[in-house]
Amino acid sequence: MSIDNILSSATAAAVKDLYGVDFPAEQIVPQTTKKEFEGNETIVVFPFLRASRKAPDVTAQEIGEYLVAHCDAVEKFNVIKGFLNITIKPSFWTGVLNHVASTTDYGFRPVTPESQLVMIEYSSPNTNKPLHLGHVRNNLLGFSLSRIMEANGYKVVKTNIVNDRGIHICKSMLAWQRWGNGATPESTGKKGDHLIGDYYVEFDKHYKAELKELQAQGLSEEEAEKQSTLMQEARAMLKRWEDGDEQVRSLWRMMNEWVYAGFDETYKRMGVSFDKIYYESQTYLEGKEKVLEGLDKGVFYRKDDGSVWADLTGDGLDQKLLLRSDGTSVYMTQDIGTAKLRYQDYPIDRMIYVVGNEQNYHFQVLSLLLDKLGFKWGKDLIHFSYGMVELPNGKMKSREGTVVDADELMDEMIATARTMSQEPGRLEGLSEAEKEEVLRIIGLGALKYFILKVDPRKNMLFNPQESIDFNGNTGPFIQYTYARIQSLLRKSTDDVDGTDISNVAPNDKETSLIQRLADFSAAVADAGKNFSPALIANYVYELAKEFNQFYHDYSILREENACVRVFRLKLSRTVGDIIARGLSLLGMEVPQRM
RNA sequence: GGUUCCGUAGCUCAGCUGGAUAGAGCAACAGCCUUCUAAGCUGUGGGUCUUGGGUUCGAAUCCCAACGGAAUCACCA
Repeated sequence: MSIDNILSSATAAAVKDLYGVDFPAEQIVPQTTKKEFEGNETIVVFPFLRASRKAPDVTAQEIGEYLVAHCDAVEKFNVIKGFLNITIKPSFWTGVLNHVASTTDYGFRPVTPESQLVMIEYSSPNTNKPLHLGHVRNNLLGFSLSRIMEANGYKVVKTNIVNDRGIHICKSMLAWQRWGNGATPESTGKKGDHLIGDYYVEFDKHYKAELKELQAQGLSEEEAEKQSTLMQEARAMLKRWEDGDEQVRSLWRMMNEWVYAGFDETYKRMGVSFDKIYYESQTYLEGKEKVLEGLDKGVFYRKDDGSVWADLTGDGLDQKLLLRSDGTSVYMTQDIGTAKLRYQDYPIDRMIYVVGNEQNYHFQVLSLLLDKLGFKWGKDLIHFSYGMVELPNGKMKSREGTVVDADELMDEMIATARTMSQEPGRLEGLSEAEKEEVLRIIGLGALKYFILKVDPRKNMLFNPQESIDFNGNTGPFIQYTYARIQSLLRKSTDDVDGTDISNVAPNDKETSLIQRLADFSAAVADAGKNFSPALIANYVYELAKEFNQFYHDYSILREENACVRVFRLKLSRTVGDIIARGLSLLGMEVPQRM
């Protein structure tokens, strides 16, 4: 039982005994006392004034006296206006430390056979270009979210829907046929996704030139787009693909394989993974059936031209097209189809889509449609909507070449870590392979933390020039704190687990650290409830920061009193454990030295 | 225009379901490496929380309005 729970129920009892009023304990939320005041936990007594019918300070005084008399954990208290500052007994804190230190996976809820199953869709790339910064945010958020949900006791299935069909991939195919000269990843030494991306750009270049030429001949922009032979050929290719033309299909398969190999490499390096991958080429036809089913049930309606629509005006939205007049699917139909397949594959209780906020409307509609079609998780599907990543000069535009490529970005982060590790004494005694591993952990850590620490809903700014810092509120700072702790433990010969520390009276800094450790459990729960990796990120940073101050204030290994020394080592080790546990929720790793 | 989201230090961001004098980091300035890792620590300067109302013991936080910014409203995906 956490100290917060103990205090809130004790306070509720106090209000009941003193003033005869039932006050729900859940509504009493003690908060950590501000540094400038004495005490560990503070209870605000203003809400009890109606019950006590006394002045704030008098009420606080009475409740304080009650707590000292009736609550074992409470040592003393002081009152400032309506604020009741409570000091907890030192022995209680050593107990908490022992508890946290000895609980495997402290703060995590176990996954049981009865656990709900939550499916998380994230990443969802197109196969015509490599992953960029926007995908990085998506991937990191999605993966972290899956870790957080797991820590909250959910069974998690991570899924990825690959957009592997459509006009975009035909453009790349066409360009490759025309100007590729049979180039392969092997022959060029390029990653497959980058190679294909290059041909997508190539197509666009020639297409633009063609449009310009046509317009020079006096055609309007619209006419030019229609007349473009390149675009016509791309469309024709799409048609052949849909008709199952073997020549087109085999080219398509080959090029997709290249891209997947490239993606896999990027995912692996980024440290994200999936349990089940769906391909749009396999799901895009599935939705149609479901829509027709809905049509039979009268949930949808057909217009004279044969197109099928959903009327969502009753839900405050618009009419939404589901099948074109020629009977083909639209984006929404595909998502319905994918949902159908997924539900066949897994008993989903809850579905989370990690998709950018430009699709808020789409998911509002999807939720309603799935609900109407009888998916039990449709109504409260979660669109985990995140803001865009902006660059100092505005948005990323692939056409203007202002995209930040995911692979390049990771390279740069690791290169920066390498530069910073050149200082003498750093990474000494490690083999080359070990060094590379540490640099990867740090470089990626910097990137991941930088992105995950900001509120997912907000648009965020990424400045490639200044790049990402390694000092201050950063991933490496937290990892550094962990590495230091490991070094402490390596150098110590004390019996951390065997020595009795129950008589040690923690000082203010130690108390504060223990309090923070105990709060981890609440932080994990909050992060799960709010689907927010940022909460974990900020929590871990605060913990690391506080430990660094502690570390500088005390010479732990030189502490004369053996019990106190062991206590501090144990505290340090536990802080390290919780840091590692917290970072793992962010998909971050931790180096043993750095 | 409709809907949704956002506006906090020069910059990037915290600030949980209302609580004490609004916090970090970066940047600037001043200190600290014979003491367990200086990717660190300490200190200084920097704010009308966009604006105006309202709710109350108490508002950056909740409500309304205005201003500013973003996204979206396709037989595109």
